[in-house]
Amino acid sequence: MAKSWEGNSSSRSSPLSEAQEDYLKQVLLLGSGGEGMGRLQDTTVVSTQELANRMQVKPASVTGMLKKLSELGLVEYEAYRGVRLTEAGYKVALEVLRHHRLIEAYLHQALGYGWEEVHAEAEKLEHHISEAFEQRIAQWLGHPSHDPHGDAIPSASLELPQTNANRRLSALKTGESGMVARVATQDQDSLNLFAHLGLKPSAQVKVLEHLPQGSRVLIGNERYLLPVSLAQVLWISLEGDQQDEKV
Amino acid sequence: MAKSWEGNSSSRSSPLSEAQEDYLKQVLLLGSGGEGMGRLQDTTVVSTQELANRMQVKPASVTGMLKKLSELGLVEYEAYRGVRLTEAGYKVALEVLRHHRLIEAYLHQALGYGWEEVHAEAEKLEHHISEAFEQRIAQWLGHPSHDPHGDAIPSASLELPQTNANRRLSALKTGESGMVARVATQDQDSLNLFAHLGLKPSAQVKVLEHLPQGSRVLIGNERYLLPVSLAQVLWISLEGDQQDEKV
DNA sequence: CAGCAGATTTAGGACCGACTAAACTTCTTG
DNA sequence: CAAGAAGTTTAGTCGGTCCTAAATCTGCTG
Repeated sequence: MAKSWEGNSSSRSSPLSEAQEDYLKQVLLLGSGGEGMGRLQDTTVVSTQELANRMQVKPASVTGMLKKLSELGLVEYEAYRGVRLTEAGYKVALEVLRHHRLIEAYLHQALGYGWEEVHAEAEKLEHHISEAFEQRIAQWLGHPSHDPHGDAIPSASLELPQTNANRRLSALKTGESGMVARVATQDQDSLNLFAHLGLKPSAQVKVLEHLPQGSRVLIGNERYLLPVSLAQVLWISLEGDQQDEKV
Repeated sequence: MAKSWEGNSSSRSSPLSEAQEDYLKQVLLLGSGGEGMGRLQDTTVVSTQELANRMQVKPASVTGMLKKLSELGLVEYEAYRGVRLTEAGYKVALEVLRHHRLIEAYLHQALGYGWEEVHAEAEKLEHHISEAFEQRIAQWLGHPSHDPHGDAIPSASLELPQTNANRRLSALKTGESGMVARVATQDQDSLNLFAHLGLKPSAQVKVLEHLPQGSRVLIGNERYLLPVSLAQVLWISLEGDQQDEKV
């Protein structure tokens, strides 16, 4: 009976609280998925401060939660040195992420939400749906690989689909053009702005020039100056930069 | 500045907690809507004990919550004498009920849940959806007046549609038959059983005889003995007992 | 390598909603 | 109308998640 109850990753006795799930999700997002995306299996350590900013909470609160999560075996936490997900914690985080992104996709496709509106609603619902609900909407959607923002949706078995390696708009060279692959911000006002400009996944853009304040871009027939902070969260897949895995 | 911030019923400053909403809903359900249904505007007082049973909580916990709700002006509470919703509390309760029943209807019609499965999922979701979500699913459903159990859904303006006055199966006379109008239990096992027998809203039934242990009924070509406890939660609208308001 | 700024943790509370145990009402009934 | 019994409230705890204020650590700079 003294076999292996420690790494009993799957059969969590008491379900995690909403707050706990949120912390784990943010550790995942900040740790790796955060900006670079794609290949995870985190090695990156996340700081108390980063977490505090994301969670809109004081650093002291983060410390407390990290201790608890550490006791639960969901994170590796070393005082003053930051935190990292364990295998078990990684699974939980991916599960939450799957819920979030499936819900976003569902709200958009089944209920007609604008792609920029879905985030807030999904944020609330992600912790309250059953596995049955997850399965039904996944099926209704045809098991999509990406949500309306272009973020990869972990599969039912919690694998993250390979995302086309692409570049931030701010990193494109002058004259380069491509397709918006991902809009990586959760800020509602930024999303509204992108939506207004038609800068959603699959939209075409061309970089006209880079300036200190931002990048001048061409969308359709309109030209805009996109501030750096916005240009950085727009991931572009380049023309003829087909990374298709099997062709 | 000393105007009227007290009965500020609508613009609740801090949103109510999930628990608070649940208590209000249960006061409504037990107080009137509970069994009789229909005409509400409660006069009925609900006891601490009843609430404790429904909420799966100890009576002492109920007392504590009732005090809080009373301070918030959502219930009238008098120690040892029970509790009743105020106008403001009634509104909140109806709003929660509307969410619950719309969600049930949506899960059933849009996502293919069995009518007996929807309750549990709705119970969790009802507190976490936005008004936008409510509106979208109500619209998708075509603003239904009843949920899959036959319970009336409060309208957007929180009016409860008039329900056909009908009788419990246990109160039918021998030989009478009619249509199941409402299956008024939240017990999952009972629901499963009803679902298995095809005893869902709109199903036809005939009472063959009443016995001490229950009622013998005819459903399709099958005969069953329905225990009293089950026969009591089945509301039947009688043949030729058309109460249609306008015809 | 001392000292300092910034990041982090500790200590001590607050609030919520549950619990137990004990005290208190109210109702019923001889 | 005086018990009891049943129902209810009070008092004191607890775990969860947040907070502020005050220590403490880390890493950099001069």
